Amino acid sequence: MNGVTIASRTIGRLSLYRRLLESSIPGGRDTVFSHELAGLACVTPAQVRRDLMATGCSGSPGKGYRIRDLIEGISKVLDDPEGQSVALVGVGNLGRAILTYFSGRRRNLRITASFDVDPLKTGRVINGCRCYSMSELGDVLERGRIKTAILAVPAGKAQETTDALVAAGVRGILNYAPVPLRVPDGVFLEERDMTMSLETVAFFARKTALERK
Amino acid sequence: MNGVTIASRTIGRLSLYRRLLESSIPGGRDTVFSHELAGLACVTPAQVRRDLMATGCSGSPGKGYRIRDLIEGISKVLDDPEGQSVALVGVGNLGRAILTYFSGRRRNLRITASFDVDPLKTGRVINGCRCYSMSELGDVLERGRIKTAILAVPAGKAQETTDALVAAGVRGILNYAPVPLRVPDGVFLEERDMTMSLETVAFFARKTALERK
DNA sequence: GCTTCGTTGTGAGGGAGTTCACAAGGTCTC
DNA sequence: GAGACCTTGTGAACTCCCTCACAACGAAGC
Repeated sequence: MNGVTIASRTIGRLSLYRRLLESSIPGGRDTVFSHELAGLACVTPAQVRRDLMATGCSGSPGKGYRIRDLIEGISKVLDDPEGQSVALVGVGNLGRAILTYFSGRRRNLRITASFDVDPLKTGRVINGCRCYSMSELGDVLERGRIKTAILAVPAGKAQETTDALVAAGVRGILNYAPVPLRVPDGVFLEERDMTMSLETVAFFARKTALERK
Repeated sequence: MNGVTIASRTIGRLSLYRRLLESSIPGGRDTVFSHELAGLACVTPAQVRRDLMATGCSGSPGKGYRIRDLIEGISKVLDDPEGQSVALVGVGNLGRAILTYFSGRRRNLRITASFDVDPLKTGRVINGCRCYSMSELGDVLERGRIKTAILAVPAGKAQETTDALVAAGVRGILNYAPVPLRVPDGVFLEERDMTMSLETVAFFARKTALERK
């Protein structure tokens, strides 16, 4: 298990499979086939089987995969046995949406601290999460051994915030700010720029609409 | 220009390049080099040059690319000359974040209609965008010839909303709901599942933190 | 037990996107 | 104008994923 690298797309889909297994399989069912999970996840059955290889789980031909085994196997890959804390920086509309969405969802991966510049927000608990001032960022992250952060600040503050996060020991950043971030080697970065996404969708919506004619 | 297909990643980066050219180049500058744009966008210079090939723009060795040409060339690819309207479905925290973020940003691509089930929201103008009830969805989309939609509704409503959007003529969907969507051929779909993103980042944050030891 | 059917696990192949690397072509200096 | 330097444009190589296709296997029926 050590030394094997897993593609980041695979990790994302494993997370999805687990959610689907926990929520979308009719109760009483004990096993699933790869084509069933594939249908729920909107991917091919071969993709599901490949992804599941990374967990070490195996199914039986003709019978499928045991659901309990899958959930356990995926969790062994995705979860930190000691639990993992996440910090959110920027508690605007987007930040609150993220907090609402994740609150109480999974005990093992939780947003345990948020940060904002607005004094009306700092010191309070917002959507079940304590909001600290930016000046406390380093301390709180180091004390909580927080290695993962979500960035939802305005473009102008994104890079300096990132630098502070990295200095405080963060090793993975999910960036919703509309600017590309520069991070040192060894820090994992996922960019989620909404403008890029929307313009891409708009382009292809227009293009496929034209093709139809 | 017709018939040439452009990769969706390239479209996203072109959108980014244009924003950077419009906002991050010191005034007075007339040209840029690929390595400068690459630095701003956090990609390689070769990537920039490849992407720009898709616009038909060309630079001069030793002098770089004329900024005006680039902005114009990229706009010719990305923009609909008649302007393009976008619909937002789901005006919760995330929906409002999206509205705030895009309001007045680009005249050519605008969110012109939003939809929600909450009667407290429908009929009102929220962040500069009229909010309609879900029952008006088909009418408004067809009257406005809206081909692009952003989905920010709860998981349970996502697929049925999608079906309604597609029936109303939508050809591109940006999905922030935490479930995979099933769409017919000819509809472009971009999935932006926050849980998948966060679990992926958390996994690699943990992994690279371990590798460091 | 033998055959049929349906599913898993995976080597091999394929395809898309990115990077390499270099020829071609400006610019600047002397 | 010759040489040094820097940048563009792009064929080719590479890399990463995904899909194909099929051997291996278990179950069920006869």
